[in-house]
Amino acid sequence: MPELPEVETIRRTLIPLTVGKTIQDVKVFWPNIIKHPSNVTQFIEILKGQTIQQIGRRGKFLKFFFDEHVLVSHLRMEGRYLLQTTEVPLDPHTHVIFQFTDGTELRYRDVRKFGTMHVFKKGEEEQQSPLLNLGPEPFSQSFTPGVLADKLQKTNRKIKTVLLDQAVVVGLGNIYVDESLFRARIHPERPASSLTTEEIERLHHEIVATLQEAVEKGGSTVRSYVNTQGETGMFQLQLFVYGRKGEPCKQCGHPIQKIVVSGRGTHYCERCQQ
DNA sequence: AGAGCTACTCGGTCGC
DNA sequence: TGCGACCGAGTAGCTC
Repeated sequence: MPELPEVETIRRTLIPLTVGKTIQDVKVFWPNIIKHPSNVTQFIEILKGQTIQQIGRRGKFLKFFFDEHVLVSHLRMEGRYLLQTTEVPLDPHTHVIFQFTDGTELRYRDVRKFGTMHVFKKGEEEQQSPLLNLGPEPFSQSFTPGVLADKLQKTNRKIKTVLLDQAVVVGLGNIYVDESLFRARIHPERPASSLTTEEIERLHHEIVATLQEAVEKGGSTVRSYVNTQGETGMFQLQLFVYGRKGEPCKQCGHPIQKIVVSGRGTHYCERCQQ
């Protein structure tokens, strides 16, 4: 379930493995992954002969920059990229392959086929879905407590729901929302508009800190991710609540609760979070 | 008009 | 053993 730290780790891993390589051919085995252009043949023709210049990231989206185009890729829950030589047998869940001129290929594997790929002309990608309407990057100067406060004050939706909304701030998913809310000592079902200025400042700080720590920890297992399909470094981050239902809270010892908030499994400590 | 729902995409996993 | 419900990120499209 890659969220911002995992996607950033993948980006950093892929740069030395793929930047400078030229695509000879593209194979698409599950066309539904390709959302733009709507014609898959066109998608393939655009990318043939293109060289990867750089890899960027916007929220949970990877951006592969080519000569005149950009490929916007979202991994959703299970998407993975693997760089292999053409001789390595294909995993059955491989849906897209970018074959390079040097005999290696970048394979996109996605058990649930939820991932998406969009190709746009460079510079046009931010003006349309799926990048249009994304909120600020959490590590950028445009994400301030004041900006967060503006968005929280005008909605009565539950704070967890609001933080999952990528129009508010990008990069948070189920795990890091639960972790950030715990660290900020805020109950996930609080109406967003009920948070005090102090709570919002705390929440802002913990969102940035949690994601930052995860990015740093993710960096150490980069190699294993791409080459052996191992997990990202996510498991290395100390998780306070996510996936710890019934286990003692690391702060107070009270059992961690699990409830459902806006359809998502939600973990919190009823004693530490108000 | 805008906030906030629901449906939809998928297949592995789980419960009955 | 078989089958249906469930999970989940993001968007489109709907309702109120």
